[in-house]
Amino acid sequence: MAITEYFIRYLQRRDTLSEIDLNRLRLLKTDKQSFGAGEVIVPIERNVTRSCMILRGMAGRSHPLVGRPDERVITALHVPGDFVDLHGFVLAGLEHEVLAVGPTEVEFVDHSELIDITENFPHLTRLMWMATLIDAAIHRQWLVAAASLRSSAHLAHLLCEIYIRLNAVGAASNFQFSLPLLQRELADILGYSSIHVNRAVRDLRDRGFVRWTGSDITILNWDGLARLARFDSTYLDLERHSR
Amino acid sequence: MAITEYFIRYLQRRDTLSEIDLNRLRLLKTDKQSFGAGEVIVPIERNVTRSCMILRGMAGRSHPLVGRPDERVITALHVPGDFVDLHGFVLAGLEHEVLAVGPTEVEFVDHSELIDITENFPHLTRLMWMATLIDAAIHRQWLVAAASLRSSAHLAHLLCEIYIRLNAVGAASNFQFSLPLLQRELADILGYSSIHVNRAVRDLRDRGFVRWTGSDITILNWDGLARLARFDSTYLDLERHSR
DNA sequence: ACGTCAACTTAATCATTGTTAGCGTGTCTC
DNA sequence: GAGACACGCTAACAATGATTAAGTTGACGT
Repeated sequence: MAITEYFIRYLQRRDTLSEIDLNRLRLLKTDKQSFGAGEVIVPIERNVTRSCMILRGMAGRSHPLVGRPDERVITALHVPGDFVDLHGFVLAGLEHEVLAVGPTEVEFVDHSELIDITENFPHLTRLMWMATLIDAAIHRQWLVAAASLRSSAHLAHLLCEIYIRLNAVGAASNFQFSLPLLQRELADILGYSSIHVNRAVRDLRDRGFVRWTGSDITILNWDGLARLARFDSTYLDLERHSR
Repeated sequence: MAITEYFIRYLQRRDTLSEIDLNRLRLLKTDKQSFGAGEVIVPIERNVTRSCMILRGMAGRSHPLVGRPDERVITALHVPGDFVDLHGFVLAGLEHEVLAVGPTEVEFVDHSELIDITENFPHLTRLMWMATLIDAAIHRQWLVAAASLRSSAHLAHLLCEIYIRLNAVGAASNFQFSLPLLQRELADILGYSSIHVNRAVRDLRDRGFVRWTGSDITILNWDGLARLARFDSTYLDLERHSR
């Protein structure tokens, strides 16, 4: 129930929901489950039969490297309200796994429910499709950031994005949020060594842009951080638009 | 007509199409148009009313950099059979533009047709959704490649992917294909300087992996190239699977 | 044939990032 | 409280890639 409400907020931030669609969403049967930091939420396997949304905490898509099983790359982060693996519903299988980042609660939805929605609720279907395309737009922006920003600016971009996404669903405010990622995990996201991430964190602190102790982050100078990162939230598609 | 056949081949490579779905696709009214190298196929603008598929040539998604309008990053390449900007149908707008890479022919489909499909052809809808999710999987793989491969291996990965994608729709065979990208444009894709791309090209030539003159590429040693790039085509989702 | 231009190529130097190593701190266990 | 461990932090050095500069090639027009 609660999770569905998060997803509803996610959708309503971007489009208007009819009563009929709202009711269908609220009727979704979900199966709540908790995961500890680093636990596998969605394994790499074919024929998955359910998809999940995030209720609390965060999740990441982890790609093991061929020939180097001890290394990995994290290609996406998911926050409360995200319908994480609709991919598993539409594609033959995943080429990566979804891990809990910090303690995380998710709700699973059976694919039979999603089939029902795609057969009978075309507007809702387009909205779920939209959710996956926003994820794709985020991937593209990460590619842009990786190619055009270096260390501190790259890290700054990630912080800006996460704050805006958390704030959009009401999960963060006052420029404060919790980021339960180790520096080694940030390195797997940004494509740096953890030592270099440490340098970038120090740089953002030294510039007075953030206060950052453990998982707790406060953005002290949003404008400075956003300017350094050349951050523009257009790709998050937060504008209301009928689809 | 011809283009729709390409897209049909793209879908049939991954799923079985019913007669009904096939007929609906063949009834698509399309508007063919040609573009020269570098011309804008889909501009950055809101309220686009049609989407396009590629018939011949290639297209790229180009992201202008904020504050540096002379620079850009290319986050995706599209080959014949790709339904390029379904994004424009589902999202409020694009944060990037689609450019022709070399001389390119595309066919535009009006969004009213896509609305009809999402309202009345749920299986086709899931397949179009799938097409956009394969693009997202490619984005993720590019992120993995950017984070884990350096210069020659990174370039090798791109070559492997493009060949497999062209080959999958029957647009390339015998390890030969045409890649109408300048080294400067490859640099915009890989996130390197064009000088560095040149070094990578030379390296692949020196190793005897490719013959590469102008746009014409022949892969002389697929196994060597794929091993260097740690290439695994799983993410292209070429396995047949009913959705 | 000649000039022009864009793309490709190479080399030298500089900046960014990776690697190795080591130290400090907090937490957990015994 | 001692030891082990994971994480954060820093420094010195090595590797990778960017930048600047300049030479080569081929296509094109005159």
